Order: sequence, then structure tokens, then C-alpha cells
Amino acid sequence: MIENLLKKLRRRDDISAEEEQTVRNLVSHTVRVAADKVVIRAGELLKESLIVLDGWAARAKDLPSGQRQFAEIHLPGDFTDLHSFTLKRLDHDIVSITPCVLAVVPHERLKKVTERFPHLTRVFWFSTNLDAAIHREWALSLGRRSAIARMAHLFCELLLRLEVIGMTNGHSYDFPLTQAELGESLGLTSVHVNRTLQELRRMALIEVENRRVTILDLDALKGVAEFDPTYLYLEKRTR
Amino acid sequence: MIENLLKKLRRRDDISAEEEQTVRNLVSHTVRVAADKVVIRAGELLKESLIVLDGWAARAKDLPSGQRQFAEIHLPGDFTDLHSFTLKRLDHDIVSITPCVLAVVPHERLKKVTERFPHLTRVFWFSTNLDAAIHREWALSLGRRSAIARMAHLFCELLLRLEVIGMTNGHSYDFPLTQAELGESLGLTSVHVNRTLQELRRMALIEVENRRVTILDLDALKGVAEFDPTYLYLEKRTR
DNA sequence: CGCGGTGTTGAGACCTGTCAAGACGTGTGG
DNA sequence: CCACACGTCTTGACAGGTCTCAACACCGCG
Repeated sequence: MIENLLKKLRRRDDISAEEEQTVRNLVSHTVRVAADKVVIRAGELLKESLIVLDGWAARAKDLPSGQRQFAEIHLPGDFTDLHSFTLKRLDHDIVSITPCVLAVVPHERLKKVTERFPHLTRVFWFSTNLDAAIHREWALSLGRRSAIARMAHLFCELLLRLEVIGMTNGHSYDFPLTQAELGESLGLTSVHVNRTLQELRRMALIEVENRRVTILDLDALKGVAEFDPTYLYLEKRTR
Repeated sequence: MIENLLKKLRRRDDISAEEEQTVRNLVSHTVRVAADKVVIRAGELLKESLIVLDGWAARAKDLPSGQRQFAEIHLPGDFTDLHSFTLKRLDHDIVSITPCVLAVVPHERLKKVTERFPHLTRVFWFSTNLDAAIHREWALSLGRRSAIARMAHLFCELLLRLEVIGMTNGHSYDFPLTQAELGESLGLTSVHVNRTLQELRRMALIEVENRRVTILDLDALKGVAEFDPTYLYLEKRTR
């Protein structure tokens, strides 16, 4: 299951056999959580980071007034909170969207990586910088894209990220979010998500049924989204 | 002027004398740029990172349609693109808001830091994670806060960040952004920025004149913004 | 069989954008 | 020293995208 993390890293850089073993040895144990749980609460002092082995999760920020905004959706192979290694506590919750299997990585072991494996350190550092790039792209969406463009953009992003870990079938993939959760990702109400989704269907760009998305016209969807994949840093390069 | 970077780092962790010297030796030279210039263009292959020694800059993302969104505002002491060390190219422009003096840090020297100074590496890693936390908070603003709350939030954020480097005078600070640039930060048009600014003035929360902001009622401003400073990670903690 | 979560639809309100025009102010060249 | 030009700020009228509130349909599951 940690394979997905390795796929993600190897897509961007070379990982030696020794580094791979180091990555595997990071995990102290795994845990399971049900869907719709707060896995990590904002503000808690943390001594370990988590890797999604199976399931979908998200970084969720709450306003006292009750509004909630996702900052990133996590797929298998993602660290949900590698950044907690240096931050020590999070400014957001980690929530499970589906039931999840998570690998637990003690910060003590990450510290050893920074002391002994400079290249692997840079690879992990890159990984948190990739999260930040996704945050920026979402900020651009939230600030400047229309509802329909935002939604189209998210479907494009997820297609590419799921392709990296082999979880797509052509232009189709499982999509477990409710419309309310989609709204929390896109800064929209669930009512407007519903209408926007219908609009994308009416335009024959996507199909959604049974918690599965099929992109019918990827080029057109990218056009609506003004999608440019460079923020996902999908090319391999020595870090 | 690199002092501001050290202030920022020391606010969050202890920096030894040796590390301080290492930080100082990172800088190969300095450059000056005029206001309103693209300092780094998205997509360029980069071999060095920049530190703002003097002036204000921003991370700006553009849409093909011409819309622009800032993802973060950079103050003296900020790395504008420490993340380019691992990303190698940026998904956004770095633009100068005012005339700037910038310190150039070759990536080769940062690589040596990762090989020889694990704690300083973690401090720098933290710094990029702090940028990501700011991106997340901005995403929350853009997704869920009203125009007036967003604006109030930005003024609160800048007050705290400027306090770290000693660039405030009470609750007052120089604020060089035009209303159009403020709109690019907040995901608003300049017209609506103008009206929102008037509303904050009418509520007697802030005063703006001569490119200087004075916060008249910080508690009320924080209330409007639903401001919670924990995302700025202002407490000192060993990383 | 009923229930809670999810999805759908409608009507109306409101926040923010668009377009357009003019005021202000500051630096520059004649 | 004046005139002008340009960027910036301000204002008004109107459009439109998204939200709110409410009701109802659907459906899987206990």
C-alpha cells in the first residue's frame, strides 16, 4: 500500500533501493478510521505524520461561524500531514472522506532522515512544496474562477493525480465526495454544486453516477477550467 | 538586512551562532528591482532562491483569461521562493510591489545545508510549510469569508507579520499596495475593494492614508475577520 | 417500513462584478 | 511654472452569479 507513495515520489525523482527501504521503515504501524471522522484536530501537538494507504481524506479549515473549507484532497499515497513534522501542530483538521487505512510515521524517524539522508529529505521537502502548489492553485480557483471552472478544474486535477497512482480507468475514476463535500472543496454551497454539476453534464463534459466520475471531453473540460497541469510538477527531475 | 530573516526564524526556533553564520554565507550577492516588475517568471528553471531584504513582493498566479490572484504577500525577511530549491521552477510569478532589494541564494548552497546542517534544514523546511499555512488561510478567506472579512483578515495578518520584523508602529504600518493589488490579494475587483475599504473606515476599524494603515480597533477588526493567528506559528519551538 | 443522509428544484435576496465616467494627484516635459 | 498625462481612487447604475430558505424526492439501511 505504501507503493502509492513510492509511485508518487518516483514520478518526480529517482528513489534508490536504500531510500525505498528507508521509506518503508518509516512506518511504525497502521490505523483504520471510519468515514467522516476528524483524524487530526487542528492545534493538537503531534509526534507523528500519516500517510493515506487507502481511502480519501482532506485538509479542512473551519471558521468559528461554522463555515468549512477544504484546502486539499488526499488520495492514496499522500502524506496528509508531513508538514506537521516541522510545524508540530496543524492549522487545520485532517478529516476522512471515506473509510481510510493510514500509515503512522513517527517524527523521530523523519528527524533521522534529515540527519542521514539529505536527498530523501529533499524529496520529502518537495512533497510538502507540492502540497503548497496545490493550495496556491486552489486559491486561484477560489479567488478568480467561476463555479463551473472551479469544478472542472478539480475534476482535471483529480484525474491527473489518480493517474499517477494508477487509480483511473481511461478518463473515469471513483469519486466518493458528496455534493456537500464538493462544495467544501470549491467554496460553494451544496445547492450551487448541484446546479453546476448539472451544467457540466448538460455540456456533455462529464458524467457522474454511483460515486464515479467519467470525463467525456477532457480537452473541453480543461478549456472550461483553464487547466494548466504544471502546478502538479509531474515531470521527473533530480531534487 | 538579512537580520529580518533571522528575526523571523528566531521567532520560531533557536538559531545557533554557527547556523546564523551559515545563513549569512548563503547569500552570493544582492540585486535591486523596480516596483511592479516580474522578478521570477512562472516556469523558468531556477538555480537560486531570493530573500526580500527590503520592499514588498508577492506570489502571483495568472489565468490565461488575464485574471490574476496573489497567493501570498512577501515582506522583508521572507524567502520569496525557497520552494524553488526543490521545485526547480515555479507555478507562479514573483512580482515586486515596491522597489525591492533581494538577496540571491544559490541552490547549490542550500543543497550543502541539507547535507551538513539537518536542524537548519528543518528550519528552512518549516519556513516553506509556513508559506503553505498562509496559502491555506487565504484559501479559507477566498472560499468562505465575505469581502469585508477577507480584507480585515489581511490587515490583521500583515500587522502580526510586520511586528515580527519590527516594522509596525503600534497598530499602524506602511501599506504600499494599490487598491487594484489589494483586490488581487483578496479575489475582488478594485471597485469592490474601494467600497469595502470605505465600509471598514465607516465602521471605524481602520484608517488608510498616504499608503499607511492604522488599525483603530484591533479586537473589532479581528472579530470581523474571524481572525485566529495560530496559522502564523508565532510561538518558539524546537524543530 | 421508516428514517437519515443525500440529491433536486424553485423563488427570491444579496453580494460582488461590470461598465462607464469623472475626480484627484503627482510627475514630467515644454 | 504651467499643462498635460497617466495612474489611482471614487461613484453610480445595473447585471448577474451565488446564496438562502424551503420543500420535496430518492435511496440505502436498520
